[in-house]
Order: sequence, then structure tokens, then C-alpha cells
Amino acid sequence: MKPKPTASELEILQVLWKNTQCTVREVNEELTQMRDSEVGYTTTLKLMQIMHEKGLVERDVSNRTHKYKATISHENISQGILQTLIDTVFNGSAAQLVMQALSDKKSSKEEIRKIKEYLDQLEKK
Amino acid sequence: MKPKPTASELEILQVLWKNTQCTVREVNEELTQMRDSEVGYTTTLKLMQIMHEKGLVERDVSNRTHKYKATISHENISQGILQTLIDTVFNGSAAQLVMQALSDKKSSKEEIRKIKEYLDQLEKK
DNA sequence: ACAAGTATACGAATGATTTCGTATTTTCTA
DNA sequence: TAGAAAATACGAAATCATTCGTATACTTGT
Repeated sequence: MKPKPTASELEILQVLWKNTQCTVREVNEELTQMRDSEVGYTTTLKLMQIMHEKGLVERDVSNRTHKYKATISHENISQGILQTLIDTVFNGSAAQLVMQALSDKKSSKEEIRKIKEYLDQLEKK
Repeated sequence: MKPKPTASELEILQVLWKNTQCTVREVNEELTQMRDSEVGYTTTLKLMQIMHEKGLVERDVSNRTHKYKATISHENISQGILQTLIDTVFNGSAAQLVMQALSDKKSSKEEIRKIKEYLDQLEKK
């Protein structure tokens, strides 16, 4: 089974999800921008190599400059993370997590409306 | 400021939140049960001592067998975790997290109704 | 063709978290 | 009251994640 990505790996996946396909340099530059600070190029490279070993990314090696793609979807990963969170922190109740997530939030009317719509759809099924 | 609990520390907080007050042994036994495997007693002890240094728990030392309590609420911690998650994985949108959390779930009618009610209240404000 | 620039590979330092062994003290019980 | 059982303290090993330095190879422009 594919191992859970670590925090740094998740950051990289973030970039890959946005761009479909990336070189190490592209990822490295995005990363440097995301954090406030410079990230060593070889640091990013190494991480992406490790992610490749773990099967979290695949790469096209046909050119000198390798191209990387995520092998798992955002949905997949975030579903896993949420499930873990629900199990370990919210006592198994998705509803509890949802309400907590919305509690302090100044969620816009717009957002709330969207969520309600979504719930209506769910109920139909 | 109080530091974010690590994964293991969170597990221990879990137990403390359920029981209000615990001895190391009680926590250790719960832990052993939660995971499938034996956890060394001194391992649990050490972790709880570290948590004490960090201010994540307080303890009553008046008896030989110390009693531990969490100093932070479940709400506090889970709010922080959710916020981080929203920022790093859900593009800043609480709504996105919420919908994902409910997506694959066979949330009961009952749960959905509760959430809707909650949303209504939110809108009023 | 060579110097500068850019790529990968990889080992190893650093740092943080987790686990455990051992010493010491206290309590209980036969 | 002596010995077994159970508790704390603490240092340090083991593990895991992150960062970086260096070697080496390929590409390009002059």
C-alpha cells in the first residue's frame, strides 16, 4: 500500500496537483515562494526522489530534465487524511468534524449556500 | 505559546479527553489497546513527562501515583488542526473540506439534518 | 572544443520524535 | 521486615524526516 505522505511531501504534491506535470526546478521555485524562505534545489530533488521510491509520483525520464506527476489524486489523499482525523479526533463522526470546521469560520453566505445545496443532493440519494 | 502536539501526543490527549483524569498506567493501557501492539510503560511515561514540560498537560503530584489532565480543550486543538488542513490541503476553503468530508460518507439522514440546522443558525448571525 | 550552467545521484549531517533500559524510591504483602 | 511489585526520573539509543554538500554527467553558446 502507498504510504501516507509526510508534511513536506504533501507540500510538493500540492504543486503537482496544480500543474499536472513539473520539473524539479519548477517545484522548487513554487516551494520557495510558498514558504517565505529559500529552499535548496537538491533538497527538493531528494524529496522527489524519495517520493518516487515510495510510489507517490511517477516520472518521465526520457529527457534529461525529468518530468514528475502525482500518482494519487488530491481526493484520494485528502479523503484519507480526513478519515484519519475523523477516527482519531472526532470520535468517528463526520458531522462533528464538519460543524467544528464551520464554527469559528466567517464562512461567506455564498459558501454556506453551496454546502446546503450539496447536502440537498446527498439527501436525494 | 503552546506548541502543536505531535501525533503520539495527540493520541494521549485523546485518552485524557475521554477520561478527564488519568494515571500513566491507565493511559498506557488504553494506548496498547488502541494500537494493536504493546506499548512500553516507560515510553508512555516519558511522553507524558514531555507533554508536561510543554504545558500540554498538568499533573497532581500529591500522591505517589501522579494524575494527569489535559490543559487544552479538544475544541482548541481540533480547530487548529482543521485550520492547518484547510490552508494546506483545501486551498483555504472550509466549504471544500466539508463537502469532501461528507462525500464518500454514508452519513445518516440524522447527521445531515443536524448539519443543516447548524447552517441555518450560522446564517442568522 | 571548452567553460559555464544546469541536471541527477547519493551519502551523510542535522533535527525531531519515539522508544526503551536502568537507577532509585515507595508501597504492599507474606 | 525483607522481597516483590509498581512508580518516577532521566539519559541515551533507535527511528524517521529534512536538509545539504559533493561528484559527476549532459547541454549550450561562443
